[in-house]
Amino acid sequence: MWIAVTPEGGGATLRPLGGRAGAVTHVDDLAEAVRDLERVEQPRWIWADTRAVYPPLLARDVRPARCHDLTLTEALLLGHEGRYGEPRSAGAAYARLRGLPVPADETGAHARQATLFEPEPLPVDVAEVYGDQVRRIERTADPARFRLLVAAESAGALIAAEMGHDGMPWREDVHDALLTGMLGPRPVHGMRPAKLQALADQVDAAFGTTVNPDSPQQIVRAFKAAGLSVASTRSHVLKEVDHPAVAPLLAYKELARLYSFHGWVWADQWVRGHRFRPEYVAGGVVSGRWATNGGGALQIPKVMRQVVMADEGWRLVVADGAQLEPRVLAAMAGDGGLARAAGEIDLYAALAQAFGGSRQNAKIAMLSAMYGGTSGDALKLLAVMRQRYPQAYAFVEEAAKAGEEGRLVRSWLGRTCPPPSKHWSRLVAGPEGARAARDRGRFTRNFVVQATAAEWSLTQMALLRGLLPAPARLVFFQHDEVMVHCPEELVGEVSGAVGRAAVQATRLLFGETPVRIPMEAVAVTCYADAKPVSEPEPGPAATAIA
DNA sequence: GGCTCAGGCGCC
DNA sequence: AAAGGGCGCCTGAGCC
Repeated sequence: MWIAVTPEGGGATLRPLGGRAGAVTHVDDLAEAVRDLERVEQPRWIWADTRAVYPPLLARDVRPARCHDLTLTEALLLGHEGRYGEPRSAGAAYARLRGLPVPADETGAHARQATLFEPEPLPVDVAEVYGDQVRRIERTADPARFRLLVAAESAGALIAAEMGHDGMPWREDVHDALLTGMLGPRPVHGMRPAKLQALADQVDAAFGTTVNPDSPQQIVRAFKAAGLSVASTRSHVLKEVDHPAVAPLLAYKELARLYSFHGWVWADQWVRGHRFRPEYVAGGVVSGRWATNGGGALQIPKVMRQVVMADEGWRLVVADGAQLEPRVLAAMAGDGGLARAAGEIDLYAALAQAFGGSRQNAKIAMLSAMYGGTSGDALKLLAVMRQRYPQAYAFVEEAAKAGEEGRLVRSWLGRTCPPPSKHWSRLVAGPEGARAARDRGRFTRNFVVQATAAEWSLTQMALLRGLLPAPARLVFFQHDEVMVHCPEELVGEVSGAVGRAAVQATRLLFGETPVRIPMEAVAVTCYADAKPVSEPEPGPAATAIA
């Protein structure tokens, strides 16, 4: 059952589609109508834009199982059709169908504000746009996969809205104590925290003059006056410099970042009622990864994890896709040898065995193949990789070659990379052409792996959402890592659901394959205690395996 | 005062 | 330990 939804004020027009297509109905209360129908069955709700339609439903705790997001789907289709950059909104899609003037996409915070307060409905026939999209999906390279991509992307939009609404547990008191311990007490407006000021004073004393430590230009000039030439003020560059200002400067930079990015002002804006509520943007990155719009949820420093604590009597169940990208490559490339290695819990150790080398070298070879690295021993190790896993090697080489030639590449499910810019096309014909070509080759080489890893993660999370027992909630998602907040007594059930969702996601994407993508959950009270299991340190145990 | 850009660095 | 690609977002600085 599919139902096309056109919101009108607080109500909506509902139009059932498909085999049991029925009469168009009007409801005065969309949230109530969705709640009622979800009790009977789980229709796929078709609507223009989850980001606009879903929040009012969430506000009344109405959470549909499935939807089809016209805007996200339009973006995927335009990309696949080589029409990247054309306006992707449902309104634009409808205008194109009807030969009307196509409205530009509304982007940026200002445009969103405007749409929030002016619920003027765009003239969109949801059912008509949906029908068009279904036809275009059938014309893609692999419609079955593309349908899965659309379902996962739309589920992602639901989850992104829910996570923003529910928020990640965040202890304001622990956060304040952490900041106070590292920086000193919260300063009055316009002042530096005491410990930052002390470090700034030390920098001044070391240079014998006043320098703004936040200004790279001033720092370079100060070193120059001291007879030292520094290429930049990046920390790894400064570490090599022998000067008394270096130590306090490095300490300052680290603390200043904490203060300005995740300090008290940040908390005032993004944390309320023991919850951190960022705005996630599903499909915000060309590779299909999520982005955030404010709050910096995907860049929280690890030191801040101690602030993320489960409610009393609840736990955080944390899991990430272990060695996800090489496993995804093994499955995509259909390389039997690599797929067998990817059937092991520690893929790199298995690789090392096949290589007859160290685990570390095996990892370098693998990463260099996926990312186009050439530094250090990479080239030598790549030659081994090419010999042992010719199909996997050829797969990423072909992606790189396509990029260098200006062609498009696609993920496993059909997400398509952006075409080269006009600037690139000019550049590639000029004297720096070889370099521009290589750069794009690295991008497309990485795209096929990163984008497929992103769609595996999205699929896994969508399946997990469907398996979670109430009142467990997904509260955090970071590229290949998920966090569920649940009552202590549900930890076992939730952990099991995480693993089952991973197995199902692998089957859905890749069918029968020896590749395993393990996702082991750990239950903790505090996020800082969730040691990632994906990267075993090359300690005695790992060495013994290798 | 608002805009854009670069430098820098956090996460995967 | 790092490399590679992908991002967001702070500050300073230059410009209008």
